[in-house]
Amino acid sequence: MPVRPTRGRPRKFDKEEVLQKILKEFWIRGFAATSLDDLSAATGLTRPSLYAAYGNKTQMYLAALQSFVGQMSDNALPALSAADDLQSALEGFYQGALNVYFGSRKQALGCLVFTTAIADVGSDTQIKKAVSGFVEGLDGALTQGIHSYAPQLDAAHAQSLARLASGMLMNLATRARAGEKRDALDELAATSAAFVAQAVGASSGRKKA
Amino acid sequence: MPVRPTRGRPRKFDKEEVLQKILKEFWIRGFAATSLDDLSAATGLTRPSLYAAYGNKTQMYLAALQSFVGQMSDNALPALSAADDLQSALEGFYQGALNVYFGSRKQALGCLVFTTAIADVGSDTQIKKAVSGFVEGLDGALTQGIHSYAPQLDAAHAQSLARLASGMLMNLATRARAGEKRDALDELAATSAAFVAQAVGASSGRKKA
DNA sequence: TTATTTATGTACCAGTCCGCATAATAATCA
DNA sequence: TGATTATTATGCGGACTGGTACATAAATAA
Repeated sequence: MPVRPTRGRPRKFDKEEVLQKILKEFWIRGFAATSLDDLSAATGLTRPSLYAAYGNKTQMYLAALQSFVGQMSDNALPALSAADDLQSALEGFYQGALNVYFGSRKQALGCLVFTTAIADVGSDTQIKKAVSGFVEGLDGALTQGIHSYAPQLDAAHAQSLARLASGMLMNLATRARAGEKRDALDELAATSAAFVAQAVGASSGRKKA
Repeated sequence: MPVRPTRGRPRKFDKEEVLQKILKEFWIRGFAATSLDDLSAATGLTRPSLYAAYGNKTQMYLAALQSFVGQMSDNALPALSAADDLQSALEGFYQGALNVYFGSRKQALGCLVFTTAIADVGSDTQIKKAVSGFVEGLDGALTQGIHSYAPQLDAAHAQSLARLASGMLMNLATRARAGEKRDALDELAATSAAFVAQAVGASSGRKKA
């Protein structure tokens, strides 16, 4: 951010790069089970360096969460407005999410929010807010996406269908973390997209009675 | 279990009753964030007593998981075979699950497996096995349930639809833990059941081509 | 150079973690 | 009664927890 070099001793590591390593650690074990020593070992930095750069453990986790949410948005959302029909839009959306869940791994880590942070909503109100905010953002994006392909739907129907479409994502996230293989989830993503698109079609046809 | 009174000093607490308190603690905070002191405080027992009765922390968690799975079965499964049609069967199924998720609370704890244990699959292989086993059992029960109401479906279709129906449960579980209110989830359960039933109908009609 | 600012590494803190050794207690069995 | 068996409470140990104080190092500004 600062164009001019700052005063003082320059940081020896790239803050964003290290945040990705922090994110991965939290992603594997979750917030509570990940210690600062784990983070220190994974990043090669000492605890004081981590604290100076990111704040305490909770703040590190929230920063990792925010980065993850950004990656989800970057990978999944574009497909929602780049397809010819709702079904392929949703399939692209789910595929984008699965790409994040799996990365380059054979065994997925799943969704950091739905399969990790969700466990800590009983312990930390900030995490709880982040999780519910993510759900709302997801529902909102899907409502908008569905509405753009089926403008004849009224708001309530679009919202209701979006909540189903979001559920299909939670389905993928949970199964990915539980160990299902990518090809099985690809198939599930396809049937999910078809299912939602079919439901939208049925809802459109039935409505206006 | 022992009909005849055992030798030695009798246990001062009811093992099953205390297990429910242990379960609740794990349910609130998850495995990693729950300490033995938390369990000790919640049960009124000392750590050695807990160890003697249930084994170590992981074993306590696995016992709690098993109890939870039993409660889910008891509350949700009967509806699958006690309705006139698939849609109401599924709605009863989802309602039974929501009853467990909420208990007598206004704020649900969600599903212990899908919103708590899932975070620890990266740390403990036994927990991972329990989670994937739960998913398989759920899929199996729903496959069977769907097949009983739509016997014309072939096995692959029934399985595929069951995976969608399971996903709707994960949807409910996640949202419940994220803080959504019961009435919103009741509505979601109803629309979920309706759309799965609709998908089954569409799949039945389309098939045999 | 000298002063200032920031990052790093060592070392440590007080508290908590899980687990257990020990001894006292309370029941049955002989 | 005495021996046996099991549960209880006390208390500790050793490792680990998140977090920080302090001295050192490395940069810029004057």
